[in-house]
Amino acid sequence: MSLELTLRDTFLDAFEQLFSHKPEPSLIQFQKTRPEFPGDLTVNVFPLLKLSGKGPEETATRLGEHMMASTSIIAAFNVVKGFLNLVVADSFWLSFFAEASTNGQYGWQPTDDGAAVVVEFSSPNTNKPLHLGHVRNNLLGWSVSEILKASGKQVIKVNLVNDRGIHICKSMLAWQKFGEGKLPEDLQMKGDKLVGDMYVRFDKALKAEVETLVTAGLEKEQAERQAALMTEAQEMLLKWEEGDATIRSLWETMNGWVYQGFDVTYKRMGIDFDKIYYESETYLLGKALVAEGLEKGVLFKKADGSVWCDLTDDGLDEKLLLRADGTSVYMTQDLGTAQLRVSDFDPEKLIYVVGNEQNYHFDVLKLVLKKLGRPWFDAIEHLSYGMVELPHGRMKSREGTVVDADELMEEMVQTARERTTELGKIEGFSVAEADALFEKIGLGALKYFILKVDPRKTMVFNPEESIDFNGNTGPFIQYTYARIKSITRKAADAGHSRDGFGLPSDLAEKEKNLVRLLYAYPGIVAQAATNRSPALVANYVYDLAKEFNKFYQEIPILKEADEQIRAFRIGLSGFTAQVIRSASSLLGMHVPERM
RNA sequence: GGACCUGUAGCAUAAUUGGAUAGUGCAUCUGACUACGGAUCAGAAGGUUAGGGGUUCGAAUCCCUUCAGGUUCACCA
Repeated sequence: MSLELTLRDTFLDAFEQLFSHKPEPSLIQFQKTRPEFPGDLTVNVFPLLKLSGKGPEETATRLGEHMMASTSIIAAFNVVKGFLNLVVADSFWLSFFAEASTNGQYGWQPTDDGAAVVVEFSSPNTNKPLHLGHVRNNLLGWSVSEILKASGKQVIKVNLVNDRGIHICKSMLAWQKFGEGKLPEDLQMKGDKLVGDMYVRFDKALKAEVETLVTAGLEKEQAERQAALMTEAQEMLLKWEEGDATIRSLWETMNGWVYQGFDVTYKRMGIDFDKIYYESETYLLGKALVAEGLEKGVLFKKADGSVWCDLTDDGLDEKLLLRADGTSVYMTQDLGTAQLRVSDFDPEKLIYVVGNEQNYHFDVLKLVLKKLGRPWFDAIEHLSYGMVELPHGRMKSREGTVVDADELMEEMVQTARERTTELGKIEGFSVAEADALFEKIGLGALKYFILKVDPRKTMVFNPEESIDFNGNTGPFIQYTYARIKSITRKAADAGHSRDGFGLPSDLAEKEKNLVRLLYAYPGIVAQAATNRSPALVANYVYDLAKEFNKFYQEIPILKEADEQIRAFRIGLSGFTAQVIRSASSLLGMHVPERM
């Protein structure tokens, strides 16, 4: 049983005996004692004053006395205003350490046999390369999946690739017209970059065409509709839908280029999926649901034949589900893919990692599914994350401020190379070892920088600051890990071992602070899982690294003369390294043995 | 215009979900036995938590309101 739960029972018993009332257990919340006061855990007695009938000081003091007498876990207590600060006995921390430090899976819960959680993330369009916004999405989705796994869930990571539609037709058309038949390998170019360039080419050519039409006297909107390029792209989409062999073949070829490019990006980022859905295979699925809805009378048809869902009773608008020509829209497809996922996996949760500009879309999605009588509509959860902005504002493709994912990663790795070389840290490294190290540091810095921010919040990505490797950064954590490994290597070389030594009888302040933080790790993982927030893990592992550095600065480890204490400190260092490694891995951050 | 979201030191961000004197990093200033690895550590300075009202023992957090910014309300995805 956990410390908090044990102490809660002790507390409740004490309260009942002293004041003859039994408070609601939920009223008793243990929090970490603030560092300026002695103690480990604090209970706030203010909510209990009505039941105790005494003032805050007296209530707290009497409870403290009673608890101390009734359990050996409490070694001392003090009262400040209405706060009862409890000092947990060193023996408790030491026996916790003895047990936990032999557990290689510390922090991970065994996988339960309940239904799986499906996490969708990434979900790119195939007409352009991945950019900074996708980076946040990918890192978040992947990390949340890992955290859920660590908390005992079975997780299925899925990607829904938007591989069809007018956007890819635009790229295809541009390549036909301006591509000169050149393949990515002819141009020494990643395939996704080439297709992206073609998309831009289309846009430019279209604009030029529209402009000439406007100067010829057309209204802008009209010109956009009438432009030859636009109508050609639309014709191409129609042909694609009819299954035209030439178009399909070009489409497959160009999407193939894009996937090869994406694979490189995903691989470097360390992202993977258990299942990939393609929209070209799922975009018709929602139609059956719409038909069913019409039959049940929860959807209605307008005079022109289009199908709608009336959500005005729920404070929303009417939502189109089928166009007059019978084709489906984004919402229709999402209805279908949700149903597909439920049939595929029968999950307890369907988590969608999608930017907060689609909040409305997901509100509507759930409502429509509810109206369609799908009891699992409530299993749908939109993990709505904030935009990534640059110091000068949002990324704008028109202004060329879009930060490309590949370039970003490369820049981070290059900076890691420069910094590390500058510091002279790679003596004795082979070229391959050094490269692997730069990769770990550069990507660790990037991942930590992005994941340490609460997902829901809009974040500012400052390229200058993100490549700072001091302070609250990934490399700081990696450095701490490497330092510990240096110690444990030396300890092993010197033949020091924990075997045969018991535990010391008490703890120095810095030792206790460390043990206390290590104790908190499983709770942090659980909390991060329920909150879907890697930021909690990131902030935790930073605190842990910082706490170790304080300990390291003040307390001798290998230099300690007393063998038993030295053995304990080596063990404590090693266990800290293990937890740093474990928590980092939940963020997708690798830690180096040396750096 | 309707709906939703956000606002914390110069900058970037925390705050155990209503708890103590609002933490941390960067930047600025000062220090660390001549390193068990200085990508570290110790310290200083920096705040009316956008403004105003309210709820209560207690508010960055909940309610009302004003201001500022953002998203959305597509037969785009």
